[in-house]
Amino acid sequence: MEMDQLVALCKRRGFLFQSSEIYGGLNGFWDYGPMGVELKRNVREAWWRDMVTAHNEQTAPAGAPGPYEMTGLDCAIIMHPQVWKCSGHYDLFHDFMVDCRESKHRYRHDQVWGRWVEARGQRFFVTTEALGHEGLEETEQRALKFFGLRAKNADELVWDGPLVSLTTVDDSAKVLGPEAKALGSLTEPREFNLMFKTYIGALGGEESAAFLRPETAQGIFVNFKNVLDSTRVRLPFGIAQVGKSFRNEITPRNFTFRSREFEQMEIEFFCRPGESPEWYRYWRDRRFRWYVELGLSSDRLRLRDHEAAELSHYSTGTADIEYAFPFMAQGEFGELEGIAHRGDFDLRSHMEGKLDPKTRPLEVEKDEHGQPRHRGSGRDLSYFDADTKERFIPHVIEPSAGADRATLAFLCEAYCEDEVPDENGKPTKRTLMKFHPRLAPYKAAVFPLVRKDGMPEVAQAIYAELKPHFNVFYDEKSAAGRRYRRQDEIGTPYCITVDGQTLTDGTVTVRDRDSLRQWRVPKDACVDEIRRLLAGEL
RNA sequence: GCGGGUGUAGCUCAAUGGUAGAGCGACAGCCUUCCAAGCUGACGACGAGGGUUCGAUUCCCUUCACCCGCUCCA
Repeated sequence: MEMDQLVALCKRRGFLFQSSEIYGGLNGFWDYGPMGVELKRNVREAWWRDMVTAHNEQTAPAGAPGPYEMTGLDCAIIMHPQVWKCSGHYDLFHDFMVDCRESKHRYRHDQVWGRWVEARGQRFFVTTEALGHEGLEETEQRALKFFGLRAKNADELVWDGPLVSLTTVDDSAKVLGPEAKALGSLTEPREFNLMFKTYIGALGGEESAAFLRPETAQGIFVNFKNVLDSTRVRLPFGIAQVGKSFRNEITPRNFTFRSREFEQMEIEFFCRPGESPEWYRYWRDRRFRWYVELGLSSDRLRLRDHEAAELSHYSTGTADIEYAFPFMAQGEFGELEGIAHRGDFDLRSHMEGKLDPKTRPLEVEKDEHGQPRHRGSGRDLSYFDADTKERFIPHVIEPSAGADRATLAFLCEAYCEDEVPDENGKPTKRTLMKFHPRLAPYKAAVFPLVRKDGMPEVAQAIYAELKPHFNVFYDEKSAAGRRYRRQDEIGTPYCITVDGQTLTDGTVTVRDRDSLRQWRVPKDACVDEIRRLLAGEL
């Protein structure tokens, strides 16, 4: 399938539009149309139902180490700025960058290294991206090349000090960029904020600066104590949240895959430290199975465990659920969901101050005065186990899914073309969306075969009967074949048609989207028939 | 952010320094007894801004968006 065809269908049938299209569009933002809003809502609701409301805390689900509780939360998008400092987003997302006018490359200001060199009456700062021995060697090579010296004349170079960060240099005109041939090609450092900044209150000003959340998870951590104190949940338990997040992606591309405003479906699952590896494996497998159950059963879906080198130091396991989107290169996959074992990093960071992920055991990151780099809340976020009389900080398993990415994967997987004989028996191309019935925007469509002989009245009565139970669509315009095709393109799994026979024996036809199979049921049995079809009982 | 390409109707595509065409779809009507039928009718577009010109959709500049490659992807 070509992505262009799916994008065209999404627009034609009202799944997805580019944001602010009449003004020329806005990069990285997308709007869901009348079909898209139903599809995405079904994705979201399937997730919430399967993970939260339908979960029975009294028995252990298949594969789970034991019973557990699930509950939900809906947090504000704007939170106290300190949240993002303790979560690590402020440091990680908030960089100063320099661009090289000559090589057109961009570097993080604090990750360019170099040392001062003087030779032949010229003194400048020669840079490299490497550190240590490699960095010393490369700066020497580059200095020699700059002056046109041979290696044997290396002693002509007078070095002033060791390798230091570019952040120590004030005059960019005296800097030789990491891949430049001339001095002064690097721009002044520019603030590069991957979080959306906003201002609280009608008056601006830096003291009122805040950020739109780059993930929903932190709202769960900062409410951990509130949930414990208000709901009587006990370990192990999970808190789920669905909501919008915002990131200034550097390169939004590939339809909705990398959007700047996107929706997450996240669970923070709290458990006893000793049991966390088992829970991690449960959630990894449970979440993978969820996508399979909703139709991503092809070989385009995979579960990939991160290798040890990819893991954060405090994490004992992370896995990605990935999908081979059509816009990706052969053999490449895009992330739908990450399941991470986060230990006690988040709760402790919000207690004690931002932890340094490079330390083990984890310690609070300190500034040059020995004070916490980012102060925590000082609140006690530990858990008291009434059975064992133990107090400890729970470990966390985080299944974090992208609602828009899942929706996009379901769209890609559903897109399908086949050939159907037309009224003359000639094969004609048919485009259909093979959504899982739970995800399909409409569950059924109701038609009178022709607009006469009382057929519309019967069809309208059936429509009215179905409407309170399912999202259904009524259509009496143009020929029956065309109406079927219209429903195929928006993925309606079943069509109910009132025909001449209905008027004599009271039965209607039900038509299956994928197989084109038709069968008759009594017109009064439509609600039950559709209900059983959707439940997979027929 | 860089380089290349592309922006014409809802979609797919024409043509043009001088009134912008078509197919499909959508809409209305007629007709139609099961997989995009037929007839009739009406609606509908040069991404945005600026410049050159008597006149610009066409040439030039800027900008926005999309596609491809690079970079980035926390």
